[in-house]
Amino acid sequence: MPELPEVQTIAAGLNKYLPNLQFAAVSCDTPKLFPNDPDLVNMHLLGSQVRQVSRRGKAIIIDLNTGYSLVIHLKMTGQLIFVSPEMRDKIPEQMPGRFTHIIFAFTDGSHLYFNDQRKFGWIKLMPAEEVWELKFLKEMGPEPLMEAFNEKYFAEKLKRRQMAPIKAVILEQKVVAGVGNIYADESLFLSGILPSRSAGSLKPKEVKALCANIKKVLAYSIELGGSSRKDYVNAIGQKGDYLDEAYVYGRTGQPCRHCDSPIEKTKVAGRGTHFCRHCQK
DNA sequence: CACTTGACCTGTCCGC
DNA sequence: TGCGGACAGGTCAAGT
Repeated sequence: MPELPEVQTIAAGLNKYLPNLQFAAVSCDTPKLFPNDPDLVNMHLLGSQVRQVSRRGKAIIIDLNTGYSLVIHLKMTGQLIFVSPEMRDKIPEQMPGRFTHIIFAFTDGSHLYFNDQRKFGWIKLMPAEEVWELKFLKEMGPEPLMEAFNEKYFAEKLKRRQMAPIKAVILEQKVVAGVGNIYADESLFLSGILPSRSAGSLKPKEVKALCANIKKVLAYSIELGGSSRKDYVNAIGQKGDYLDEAYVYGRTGQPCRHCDSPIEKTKVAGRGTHFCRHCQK
């Protein structure tokens, strides 16, 4: 489900509601989604209070006042939905729902639901200082909206990935954090580059444009609250609007917004890939 | 090392 | 209406 703009929206939403709430109980019907030692959970999660909620790439991190943190990855279909007693009659769907697998209860009567249709996601409890030792976080590339992700860095990375399709390279979290299938297609469209082009074939001007357009499309989607294909909702269950504005993603057969040619769909790097043959070379 | 493919799960959608 | 197959926003392990 979620790429950077969606995870950003969820983390920001949670950060509005969770700080200072105290964990009262946790239940889970699918242990692999919450692979934590019950003793650790009792000692460091239950009774603890939330300090803050943040994001790195597509991971969500909830820091606790016990020096422990919850690290969360939603993968394809994960959702995190917060429901307070006052909100309960206003939420779009009944919670817990059909796909709710983990429930956190807080002492004030509110709840945080982890839903995941495909059960790929997970939540790990660990000491805060170990979070950044997690392999995937340690190796993660720069945040695309920060200055560290710039033309020079990007060109340098691409040098080592001459043969791979450019789309495969920007999907790689070690190269740049947070880009997924939707924003890969969108940023390549805005840059006029076919997703199947080898990374090594990009001219300096194209590298520069792609770097800028990754930033642009992610920032714009954050403004619109992210993309909702089917599963994505924010921390209080609302959908995002980016896909109403999308250039190519999910628009197979519809006219290109720039030239009216039909948007085509193929497979690149094993993923469904949308592009305009006329606007992208 | 660079790159590709399959696996993880389950639901939905499309074509016959 | 029913059924099989393809596909789905992410990542990792194992393969070439």
